[in-house]
Amino acid sequence: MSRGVKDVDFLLEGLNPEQARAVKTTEGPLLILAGAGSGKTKTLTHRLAYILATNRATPFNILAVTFTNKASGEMRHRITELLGGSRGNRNLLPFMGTFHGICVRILRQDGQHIGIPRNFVIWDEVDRLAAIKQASRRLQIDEKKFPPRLLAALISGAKNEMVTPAEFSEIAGSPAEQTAAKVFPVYEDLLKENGALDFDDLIARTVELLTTQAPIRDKWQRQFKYVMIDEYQDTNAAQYQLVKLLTAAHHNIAVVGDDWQSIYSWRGADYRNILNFESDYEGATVIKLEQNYRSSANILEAAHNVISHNQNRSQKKLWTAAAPGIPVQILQVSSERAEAEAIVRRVRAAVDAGARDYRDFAVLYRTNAQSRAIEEAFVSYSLPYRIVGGVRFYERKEIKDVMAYLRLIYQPNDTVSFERVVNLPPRGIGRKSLEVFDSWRRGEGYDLLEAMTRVESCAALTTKARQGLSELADIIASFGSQIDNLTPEVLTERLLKKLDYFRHLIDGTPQGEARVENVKELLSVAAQYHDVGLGGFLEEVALVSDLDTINMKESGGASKATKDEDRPNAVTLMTLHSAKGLEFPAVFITGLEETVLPHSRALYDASELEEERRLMYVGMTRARTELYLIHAVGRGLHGGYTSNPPSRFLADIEDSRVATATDFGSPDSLQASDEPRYVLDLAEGEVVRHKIFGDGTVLTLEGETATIYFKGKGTKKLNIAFAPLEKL
DNA sequence: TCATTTAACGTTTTT
DNA sequence: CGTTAAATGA
Repeated sequence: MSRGVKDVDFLLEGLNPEQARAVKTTEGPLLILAGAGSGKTKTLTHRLAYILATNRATPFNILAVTFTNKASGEMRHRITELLGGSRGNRNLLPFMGTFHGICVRILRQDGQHIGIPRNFVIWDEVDRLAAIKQASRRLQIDEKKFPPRLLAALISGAKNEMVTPAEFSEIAGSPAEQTAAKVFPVYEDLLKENGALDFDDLIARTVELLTTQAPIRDKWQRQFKYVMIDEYQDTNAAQYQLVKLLTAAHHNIAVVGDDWQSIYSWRGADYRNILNFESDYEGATVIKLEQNYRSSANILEAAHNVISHNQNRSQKKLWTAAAPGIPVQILQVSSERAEAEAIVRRVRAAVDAGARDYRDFAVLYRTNAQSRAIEEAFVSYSLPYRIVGGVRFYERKEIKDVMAYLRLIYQPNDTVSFERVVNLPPRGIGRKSLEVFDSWRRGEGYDLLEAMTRVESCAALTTKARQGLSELADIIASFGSQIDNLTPEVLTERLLKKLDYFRHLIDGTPQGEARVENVKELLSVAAQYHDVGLGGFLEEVALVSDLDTINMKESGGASKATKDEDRPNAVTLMTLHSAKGLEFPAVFITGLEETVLPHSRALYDASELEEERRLMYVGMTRARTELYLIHAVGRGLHGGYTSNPPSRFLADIEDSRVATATDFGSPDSLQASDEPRYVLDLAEGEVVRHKIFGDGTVLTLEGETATIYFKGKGTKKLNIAFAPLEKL
């Protein structure tokens, strides 16, 4: 034992006393209240490594839950690093992943006990929405009165609270809730018919499994001797129950989180889970990590000023050994345009002076719509940027379409995927034909593939539709028979060829080319799943949907799809929500006005206002040394123009921490660059190509400002001295 | 069935 | 204002 203790000393080095105590507290319930920038991930990974290195458990007996695949990958990486190359074998790493990923593994193994097919497919938001639409149509519900999105949200909320359709129908109050109560069971039937589970089911049905099947529960409880949950403030009711079930036998549960950073309550997350931990788990140890290693004292104190105005929060006081640093800059500008230009000017000045790289900066906003003005300024002044979030890789139409084909091949009864691809490429099968086909199929009692194969005997369909459907049946059947012989990559490749899919995507526009590149990117992702087959590939794509994650996984793969847009040295633009967990040397928070941040929909609800304040807090604590808080006197909103007072959050900050300035700067100051100016020689009516917007026609030209119409993108006003344009 | 015009709408979104 | 989804015409 003495030798063992000596061996693990290195795992405590470089930790502060609280962090070290957290690492050494391996037994019993443990709550780590980890403030922003307090070394949370470091503590977590060291604790995991410590449990392993002291032989308290094998990797097999440890479960580590994170909220994102990125976080889980990061943890995996750091543990491997800590424990050295000799332990680099993947099998020696603990069971790590997201709640959803872990539930999938449990359900694949034991789901049959509650009637879940082993090869169930996972429906994402888009699939769920399509299914709800289908259910609404079946029930003749007016989609305008009760939008599918709203019904989906209500049903999802119910599932997260573990409310069954029957219970939901009893408690439904409002007309919308009553409608959702009608749709709910039909939607559940659709899931069952298609052998599918949605994201909420993954958690809820695992809870059901562990609740109703005692032997299975015992098995998993025995396996997971030590359980760790990250971002515990973001757990919902179902996840809370899942954790309870998994840890009931041994009580070795460590949760980490920060209620001050809870910003997803509108999605069912309940930060009271973290506040109630001590009463939920008897004999819990509580450790607060309050030393901040990230921000200057001015930034940290300013953030603290803001969060202090919340009533519902745990008590802690972050501190830092760092110097005060420069004050937080509160900047008043005239408009969203001026806001963007103020940012451009500061970024450019710092980069030109050699003080910073583009990648040191982040621009944060409350709503995605705010990114446009910023993007426009970045484009016209040629500053490199990348946007995090927005349209996700997996949600792109062309990707969803290919995936739907693959899913249909894998699971030929998936009617949702079927409807998606049945007329793609166009086979002359529209809504009418589909209706006819569906009622005929139901009448005959055929399943989907069977019906497609025997479609010739469906007299009510047009010849063209019959032809198209049997053609699709051939594709499904022939590729289906090869699932086990071909790798996902080859299968996908041949499918694309069979469909002549690239030709279908190319329409002469740069957007068309981007679609082709995206599908090629998907192909290169598929190449990584040789060993797990089509099923494994489909699963991974269902659970890992972010482009960044996919790029990360490639780890230096020969992807030529990554182009200028994701060049690493660029300013990062993203919502405040997406910024959680990240840090940057310099941060701009934009739109600090009433109705923007705090958002108008949160102004009259105390708890929503507190969440807005937490959002502000999250944003502020992303900054290491420079923090800019920008508010505009007025900004364009839905076509009109609105003028709003500065955000109340600005007034929360002590004067001693801030420097206030006004920046109504004229565009001229931006052009005072020593770069040689190369002004494109344009005339009205000429056709040009823009790096981002594609091909366009010059409508008007006034000095250096050209109004250009881009097909599919609308008209843009661009400064031809800076815009990345070329003549065609 | 499909492409184009018109109307409605306008937080955040780890999986 | 700019984008998206439904409604309309060919």
